[in-house]
Amino acid sequence: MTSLDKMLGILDLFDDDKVGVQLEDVMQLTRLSRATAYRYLQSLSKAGVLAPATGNTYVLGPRVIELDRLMRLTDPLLTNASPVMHEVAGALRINFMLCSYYGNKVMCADLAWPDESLTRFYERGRPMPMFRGAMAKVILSNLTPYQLRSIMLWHADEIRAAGLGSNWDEFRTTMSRMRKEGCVVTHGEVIPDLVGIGAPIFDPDKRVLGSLVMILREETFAHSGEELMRRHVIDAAVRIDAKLASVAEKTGMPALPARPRRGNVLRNGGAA
Amino acid sequence: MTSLDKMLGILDLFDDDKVGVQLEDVMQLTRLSRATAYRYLQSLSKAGVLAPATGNTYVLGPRVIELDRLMRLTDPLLTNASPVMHEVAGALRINFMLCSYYGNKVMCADLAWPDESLTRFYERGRPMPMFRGAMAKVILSNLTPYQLRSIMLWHADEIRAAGLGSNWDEFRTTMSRMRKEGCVVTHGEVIPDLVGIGAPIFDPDKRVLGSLVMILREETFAHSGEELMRRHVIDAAVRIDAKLASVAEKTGMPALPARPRRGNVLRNGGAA
DNA sequence: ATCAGTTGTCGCATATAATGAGATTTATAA
DNA sequence: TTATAAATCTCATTATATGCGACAACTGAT
Repeated sequence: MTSLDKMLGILDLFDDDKVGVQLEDVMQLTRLSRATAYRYLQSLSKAGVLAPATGNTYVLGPRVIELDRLMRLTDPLLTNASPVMHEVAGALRINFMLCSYYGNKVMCADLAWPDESLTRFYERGRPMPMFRGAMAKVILSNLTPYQLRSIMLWHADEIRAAGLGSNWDEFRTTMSRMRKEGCVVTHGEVIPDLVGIGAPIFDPDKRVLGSLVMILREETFAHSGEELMRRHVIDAAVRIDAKLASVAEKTGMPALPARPRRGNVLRNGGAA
Repeated sequence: MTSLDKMLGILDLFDDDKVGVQLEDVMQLTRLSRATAYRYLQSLSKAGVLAPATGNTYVLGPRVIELDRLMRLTDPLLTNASPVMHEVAGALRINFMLCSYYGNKVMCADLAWPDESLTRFYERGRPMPMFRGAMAKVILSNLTPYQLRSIMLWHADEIRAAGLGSNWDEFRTTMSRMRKEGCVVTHGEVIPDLVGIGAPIFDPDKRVLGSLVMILREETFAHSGEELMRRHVIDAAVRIDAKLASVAEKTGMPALPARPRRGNVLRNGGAA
C-alpha cells in the first residue's frame, strides 16, 4: 500500500454516522506518526477535499460539491435520460429510477417519484447491489463477454448466491437470455414487495451506460399487466438511446463524454 | 510539492469543458513518467474518485457522488436551513440562496427559486466570490478577529479592490459596522441589476455557518421597501439559528457536526 | 472466436522524497 | 492579554516513490 492509497484511505473513514475525522482516526488507520497524519490531512485540505473544522476535526470539503456539480452537468445519463424519465413517470404516475454504471459499482443517478405512497428508499448517490435487482441485472447482462468473464473470476461466490449461475457457462447463458429479453423483471430482490422492471440504456456505440427502472408494488404490477409495463420501460429506454445518438451526431462523436469501464480487472479484482 | 499534492492536482484538470483526463494530461501536469502517471490514476480509481472510461480517459468516479450525498445528509445548514428558506421563499414569491462557508470558500449550498422570471444564475456547488456580494460579506463580517486578520494578511489587495478597506484598521471597522447592521445589502456586485440581502446563520456557539440571501431585481427591491425586506431575511435567519440550537439541545451538543474553520492561515495563505 | 495493436501493469535498481522526533509557531478560550 | 492545545516546521535518516523496459490485459477488426 502506497502513501497515496493511505491518504485516500482517509475518505473511507467517513460514513453516515461519522461526519468528521480526527487526527487520532487517521493515525490509527495509517499507523503513521502525528506529523505525517497532519501532512495527509493538509494535502487533502489544500485540495479542498477536506476542510478543517472546529473541535480538531476535518470534514468533507467544498471540492466534493464542486466535483459533484461537474458530474451532474456532464453526465450524459443525467442530461439526456432524466428529462425523459421524469416525463414518462409523470404521465404514468409510476416511480422510476435511473442507474449509472461505474465499472465496479451500480449507483442511483436520479429518481422520478410521482407516487408518494411509496417511501423513497432510494436516493442519488446510494450504491446499489451489483448482482441483485433489475437495475443491476439489466446492466450486467449487457456487458461484453470479456467484462463478464472477469466479473465471474472475482465474484463467483456472489454470482452463485444470487442464482445467476454456478460456473462460467451457466452465468454466460443466464446473462445472454436476460439480454435477449430486452428487459429484466425482478421481485423483491432489493426491497420486499417491490417489483423492478429494468431496461438498458446504450451509448451510440452500443455500450451499456446504465439502466432505467420502473418500481411498483406487487399488487400494482399484477393489475397493470406485465407486457404493457415492459413496453413502457423499453420504449422510454429506446427514446433515451435515440436522444443520446442524436446528441452524439450533432456534436460530432468525440465530444460525447467517454463512459466508465472496468480497469485492468483480471489483475486488480475490479477494485478500480 | 509532494507526490500527494501532485496526485490530487489531477482533480484540477477537470472543469466544465473537460470531463475526462488522459494519461498525457497527467504526464504533462506532473512531469512524471508514464508508469507513475498510471500509478496516480490507479490510486484515484481504486478509491473511486476517478473511473476508467472508454477512449483511454479517466472520468470522475462514483465516490464523488457518494461523498456528496454524505455531505447533503449531514450538512447542518442544508438539513436545518433549507426547509425554512423554501417556506419563506414560497410565501413571499421571492428567490433565496443558501451559502455555506468552508474556511476558504463561500459556496452556494441550496436555492429556492419561486420567481422563475429571473434566470437561475446560481446553482449548488458553484463557488462564490469571497469579497463581493451579500452572501460573502455577511459571512466575512462575522468571522472572528483572528480569522479576519489572517485573511487581511493574505488578501489585502483583493480587499482593497472590493472597497472593504486599505489597511487593517479600515477593514476591521468596515466588518464591524456590517456585523452590527445584522444584514448586508449589495447592489449588482455579483450580477448586474440584482440586489442581495444577506443575513448570517450561526451555530449554537455563535460561530457563523453561512448565510441566507434574498435575491431580487433593483426594481422589485425599490417597490418592496428595504426595511421590510431586511426584516424578512433577518427573521428567517433567526428562525434557522433557533432550529439549529434546538437540534443541538436535543441531540446533546457534540452530535452537531463540527463546522469548517480556516487552517493554519498565517502560514499557508488560506489555501486550506 | 482469434489475433494484431494499443493501453495498462509489474519487477527491480536507484535516488529522491517521505518519514518521525521534537522544537516552534499558530489558534482558541478564558 | 495570557495559557493551553493544535498544527506546522526542521532536519537527519532511510523507507519508498520513481523510471525503465518487459509483459500482460484489453479492444476491435478480421
